[in-house]
Amino acid sequence: MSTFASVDEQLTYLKKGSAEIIREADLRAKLEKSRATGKPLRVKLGMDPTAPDLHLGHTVVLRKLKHFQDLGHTAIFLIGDFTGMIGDPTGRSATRPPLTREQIEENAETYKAQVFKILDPKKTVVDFNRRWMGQFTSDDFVRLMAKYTVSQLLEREDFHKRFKDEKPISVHELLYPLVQGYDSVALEADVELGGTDQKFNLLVGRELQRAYGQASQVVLTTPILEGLDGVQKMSKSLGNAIGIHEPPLEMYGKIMSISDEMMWRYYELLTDVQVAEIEKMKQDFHPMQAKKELARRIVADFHSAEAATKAGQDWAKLRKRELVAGEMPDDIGEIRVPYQSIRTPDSPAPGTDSIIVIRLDRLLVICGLVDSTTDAGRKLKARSVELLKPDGSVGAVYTAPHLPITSYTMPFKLVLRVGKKVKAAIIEA
RNA sequence: GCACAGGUGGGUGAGUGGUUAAAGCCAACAGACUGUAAAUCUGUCCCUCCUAGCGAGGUACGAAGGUUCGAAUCCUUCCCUGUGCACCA
Repeated sequence: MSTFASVDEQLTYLKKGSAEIIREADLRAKLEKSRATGKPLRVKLGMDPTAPDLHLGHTVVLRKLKHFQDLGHTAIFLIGDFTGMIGDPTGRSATRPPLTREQIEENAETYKAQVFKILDPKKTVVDFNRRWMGQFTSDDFVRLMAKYTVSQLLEREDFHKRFKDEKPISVHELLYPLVQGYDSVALEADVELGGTDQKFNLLVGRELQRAYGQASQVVLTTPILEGLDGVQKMSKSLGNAIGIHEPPLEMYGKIMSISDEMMWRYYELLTDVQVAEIEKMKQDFHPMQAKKELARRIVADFHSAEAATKAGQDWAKLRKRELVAGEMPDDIGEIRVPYQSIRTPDSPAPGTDSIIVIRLDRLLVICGLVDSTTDAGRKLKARSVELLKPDGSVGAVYTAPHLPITSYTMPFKLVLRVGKKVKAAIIEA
């Protein structure tokens, strides 16, 4: 039906931003066959509904799936609601507690909405592996397990290491790769995508397909994106992630905080800028200029061009500390705080004209700018807390936990900054 | 089941009765510097309270008890992990 681009063009397009293709010759063959028969390839990408919030790291492989989709192939987004109960042991050198069924179902829903920020909902097949795994009998399981050996499973680096280091490996973790591999059998996948950390699991899919009499899928892995620290993989639990749902300013700010080196990697993996163009930018652009452009592009992808521009302006103002009331960024995060919860005992009732005194330390905790009141005390002493021009007056550093303010009519707004974080608090009666 | 080895703050890893809220390192956070970053330097890095002080309390070294004036450090039981042996009627 659909007219595919030439095989060479497709290959070039797909190879960009991918880490490894096993095997490239097979992929070529499949593409050729697909082109000849007009039958699109079935491209599988499975994700565990373990993390309900996607971040930019996840989008690398999603973008790759999108590329296949753009070429006219069938994108199958598989939600591992069954495998989620196992919990992929990847990367962790410790046993991970399985998710409950409720958590999984909840996460799966929010997932779909998020991946469609990248994939075309109309062209994407969404499936759940509980559809077939839920009907697996004990007999089926034994048969499946008979197709693989323990030493094959122990080839996996993570298992191998844990085994060698005498760290625990639960049996159900061993099952994970098998089930994931079986998904490919059930879906008759032609290609499976995943991060490089998934390589082993993806290869199991190849073996199992063969064992079940199918043609082995092509495995295409994408690099694991490093997080804000530029060292560890991006992960919410490591606290170095940029969530795709994050407000523009926050997203923009985080991107601006990555290292120059990382910036180019982000360009490569998170934008459609061509390699040659990137090389040119390295020559022509000041790093900061290039980084601003990167931030603008990414924010625009997940929000809008306008939002990206505004985020850029707000960010610059915030940096220069030139913010004044009235032109606060919309999304710095406002939080309503009842006066009662932060007033000092002898501070007058709300609405009076006298000076009120509020507990700055508690306010900081409520705003999430610090971890605890103890922490607030430390930050205050370290001169890290700044009150940004709440009414047009000059922003100032505060060191005392009590903040006297000329009474405003409630509610009134205070904008606080601690380090990179800024928050607006609406104090109300 | 038996034997042995282990379980310390976000991570490593010291500490084997007493200035130990617990060394050192890493990470993290804040400040200076800067191009935003990196690098470097400085400070901080359990919680709560206030009169905000090199203040006062409270928690903390797998869990619960116990011995001590005093325990992360000694004893008991339990839980967890690993290894070896055994079991596999």
